[in-house]
Amino acid sequence: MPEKTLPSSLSQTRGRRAWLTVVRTYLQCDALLASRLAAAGVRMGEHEVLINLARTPGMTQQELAQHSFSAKSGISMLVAHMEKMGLVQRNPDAQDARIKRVTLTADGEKLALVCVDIQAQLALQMTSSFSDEELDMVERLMLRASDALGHLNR
Amino acid sequence: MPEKTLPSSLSQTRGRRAWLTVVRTYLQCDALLASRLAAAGVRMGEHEVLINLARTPGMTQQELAQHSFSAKSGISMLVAHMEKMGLVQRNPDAQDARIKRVTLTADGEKLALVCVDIQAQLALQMTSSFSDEELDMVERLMLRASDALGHLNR
DNA sequence: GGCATTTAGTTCAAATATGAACGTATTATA
DNA sequence: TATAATACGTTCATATTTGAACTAAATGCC
Repeated sequence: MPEKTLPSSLSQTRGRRAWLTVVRTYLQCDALLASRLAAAGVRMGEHEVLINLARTPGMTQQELAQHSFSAKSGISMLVAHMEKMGLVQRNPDAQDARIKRVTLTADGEKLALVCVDIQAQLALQMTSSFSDEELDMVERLMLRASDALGHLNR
Repeated sequence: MPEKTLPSSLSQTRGRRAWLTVVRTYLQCDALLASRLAAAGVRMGEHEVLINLARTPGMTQQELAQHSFSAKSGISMLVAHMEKMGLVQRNPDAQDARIKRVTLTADGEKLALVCVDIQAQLALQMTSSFSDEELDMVERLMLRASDALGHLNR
């Protein structure tokens, strides 16, 4: 009996259309963020580290890598560089000698505030026409999508 | 008279929170897409070109660069490579000799269908719990955000 | 305790991506 | 029609990012 194959070539489904809109908006926003950060002398990778450490001081490099979806080798080099620049400090963990806990220096804190502001202002401009209910809706829907992804094998 | 400064350090605004959820979901999805494409022997850049040409045959390299938010130099090299692989063809435009119009070969079409399927299936899995109304909502909200970004100076 | 397995971080070579300079073609303007 | 300005594509040097191999430390298990 012949397998009933999906009409795969007609895949402009609602879900795909919706998601492609998300992708385009994300890329557009990302480009703008990069350009504003560059104007402040900060690169995207540094921004990510600064933002993360501002929220959660003492993160390990592993955690930083996971949160910024980048390779741990990159984080290793990036954080080393940021330490040379005097933005962060790496201290060995008391319990586990493998771990290096990363924290912001005073200069790092200052720059992190700049990053947070740039990010927050961009988000604000982008969503200025959104009601609180719409913002919550976006958050809830994206969390559901994220959960669905998390439950996938591969 | 002292300027009334915004409470910028308390920037965990609703808009920022919502947008960060979008970002995380996007990155998560992107990583999964990359891994599935890799399993099919396709890299992200190639995927982007294939998808675009499947939808709009005869795009110029400039257009491809804009649609995939990457540098035109990269597209130039990538498309040249894909031409060597027999996936695309570059023909000079009849009206404008500067332009090269890119189209898929038969092999390219086949591979593009695979890419479309992978993308569509991922979008489907991610949004399986969404109602049609919710999908439309996502699309409309993201379009509004995108518009807002488009109207920004820099 | 001893040994295999896992984890954090580093290093380095290779893959990717970018920007600036260039050649060529087109369009605008004087 | 000249000539300046703009646009498309290529090249190349230079970031940036990644994955694999490695060291050192911790954990699991016998």
